[in-house]
Amino acid sequence: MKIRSIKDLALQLGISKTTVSFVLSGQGDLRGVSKETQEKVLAYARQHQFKPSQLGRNLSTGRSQTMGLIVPNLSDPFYARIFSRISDLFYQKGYVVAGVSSDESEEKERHLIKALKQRGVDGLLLATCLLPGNDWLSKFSFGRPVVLFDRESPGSGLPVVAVDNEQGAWRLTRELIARGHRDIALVYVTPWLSTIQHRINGFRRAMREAGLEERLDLESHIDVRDLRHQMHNALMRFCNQQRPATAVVLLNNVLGAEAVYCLHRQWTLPQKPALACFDDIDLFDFVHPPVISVAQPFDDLADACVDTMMRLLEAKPEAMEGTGAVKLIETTLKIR
Amino acid sequence: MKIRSIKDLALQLGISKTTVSFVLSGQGDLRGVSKETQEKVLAYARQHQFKPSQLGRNLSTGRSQTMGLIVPNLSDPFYARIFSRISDLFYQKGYVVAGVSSDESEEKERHLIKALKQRGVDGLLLATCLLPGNDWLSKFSFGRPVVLFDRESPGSGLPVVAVDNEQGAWRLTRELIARGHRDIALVYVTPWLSTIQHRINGFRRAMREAGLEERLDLESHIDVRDLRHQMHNALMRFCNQQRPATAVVLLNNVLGAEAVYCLHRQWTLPQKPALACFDDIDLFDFVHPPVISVAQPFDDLADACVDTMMRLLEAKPEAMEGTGAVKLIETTLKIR
DNA sequence: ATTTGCACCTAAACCGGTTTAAATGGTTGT
DNA sequence: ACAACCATTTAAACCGGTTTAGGTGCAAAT
Repeated sequence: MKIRSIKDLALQLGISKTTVSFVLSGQGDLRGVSKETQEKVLAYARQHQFKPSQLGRNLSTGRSQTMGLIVPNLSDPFYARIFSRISDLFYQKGYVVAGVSSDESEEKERHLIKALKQRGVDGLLLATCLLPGNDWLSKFSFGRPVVLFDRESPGSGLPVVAVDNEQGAWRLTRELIARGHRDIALVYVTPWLSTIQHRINGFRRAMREAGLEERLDLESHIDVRDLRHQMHNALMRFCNQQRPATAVVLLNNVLGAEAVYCLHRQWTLPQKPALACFDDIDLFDFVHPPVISVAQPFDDLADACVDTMMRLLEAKPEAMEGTGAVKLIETTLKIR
Repeated sequence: MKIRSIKDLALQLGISKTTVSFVLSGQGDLRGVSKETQEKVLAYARQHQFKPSQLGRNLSTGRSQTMGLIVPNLSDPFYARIFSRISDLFYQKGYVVAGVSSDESEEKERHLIKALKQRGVDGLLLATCLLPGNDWLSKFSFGRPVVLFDRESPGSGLPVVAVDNEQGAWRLTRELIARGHRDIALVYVTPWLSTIQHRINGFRRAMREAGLEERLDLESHIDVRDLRHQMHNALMRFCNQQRPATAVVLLNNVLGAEAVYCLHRQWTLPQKPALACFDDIDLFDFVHPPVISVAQPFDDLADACVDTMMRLLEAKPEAMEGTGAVKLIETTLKIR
């Protein structure tokens, strides 16, 4: 006879469903089931390769041993790495990660959050792409621990694990200044993201602290959809000022790669500016002169996420102190 | 009063649980619930933001609207892209993907397969890292449709969606031959993977068809764990033969990147061999002379996976014909 | 001989849905 | 007036676990 449920097993062994459940859920000793009975149950289960259905368990315990994870873009190696690490860590703790990409769509993100809630995930790790003005998240009650990572959502009151973007950009800029650069240009995208905002702030602080004036003619906000074209224009513009830029700060890996590409393949001017990039990618190993970069600590970030989540899971629902706190992870300056 | 279940809702509305269930599961018309009642239920549910628990539904229907997806390595952009696409497509069909990386560990893969089965996923998409000799997979009965992709598992009898690796490598090699290369070297890793095997076969066929002899002194099997070092040695060896290699075929993106790196940064010999790589990566945009490559059709592969899975899901369990078939997706030769 | 205590086991309720089989009540046909 | 029929609704069983509250039976204590 095929064993499909705990009931089947109990029937075959001539004992009660309850006892079998106790044993199979690891509460055997706790509930005072005799060693003998426990062994009998375990042996029979093993022999028939029977594993209790997680679905039944989900329903009665209200927990699913599944973690929700939403990233804005899985094709971005940054998020891919984080995803990979987070899901590995949870795997080690007996969770399976239900991970999805919102593809930078607010609507999709909302839909996914609802879908994951409905599926009863035990918690949600979220790198949100909701715009700052959007308070949907603060109103929506997930009913389970939620940890934001990478990107903050001001006013949501949720705990956040993020890279210290401000300090990273500050370090990067300071390094350029230390090398004698005075005319430093800045290129950024999606300035509504908290990450980018902080990086911009870090850049400005470094400039200010060095007594360098802010020059709007050396700043460019680029639209990713027209990346190639706009990057080229921006770089050309920077170099055609009366006091041309001698260095350019790129605020993420996409911009960094594109700038390298642009200088490498399409560049016509004799003088190439130095590049400094927030994010470190393999590509930088291949180009001259070397790109200065700050590397985001993928693994530390992932570890902190998992750590924070586990803490919330173990905490009593009422003892959610520490909620809303921002945990910052340090970057490392990388000089080639 | 907070509405937590269908029962609560029914109670409030003074109608039966059954009727509410019919309406909320979209069977209202089918089961002949009056328009009036349907509207009443829907309005009330909307007003209280009530969505029936997926967990309860899972248990009673035996389906979870969740797809299992296992890839060997999420940090590999190839798998990251596929993952992203597959999960997007399923999202559009109302599924959530529970996706995990086996990190090239057979043990972890087995564990994950079991874990996903226990969680009652409706199907499994699997890029297996089980070694060919390993028949665990064929013995294990998942109980739900399983579709292998990218990597085959001979003898498993499971349907496979894969890139036409043989043809891709053949094209790549033929292109080199057409350009006049006669002394073509080959570098590969993990030759136990079906993908690599096919690529090796494709390479050899192209050589044979061109009447070129196989030269074992121009072949190298590299261990990824010692990539940098071994790649350098291999390339040096190829170029130090009495008839040195004028071109090198690299059988995947990792090898391609490393070869580029090696020639670019550490190369001391005057003559650089041409490179041809199976897999196309952005890096190739940056190097001279251009790398010839075949691009893997990420999206087509993902589409075919989802398509195959949906077919299996809709098929009657007994009508699983077509099982074990291999669907091949064509590569595109990319010349820069 | 009754009580107490302990070790071990179990009936039944519960989690939140779906589904089967049957009931309800009103209209129509004869 | 009665059966047949239809549209609509529902009680109860079921999915596969967990958990509560209580039952055994046996030995030691009173």
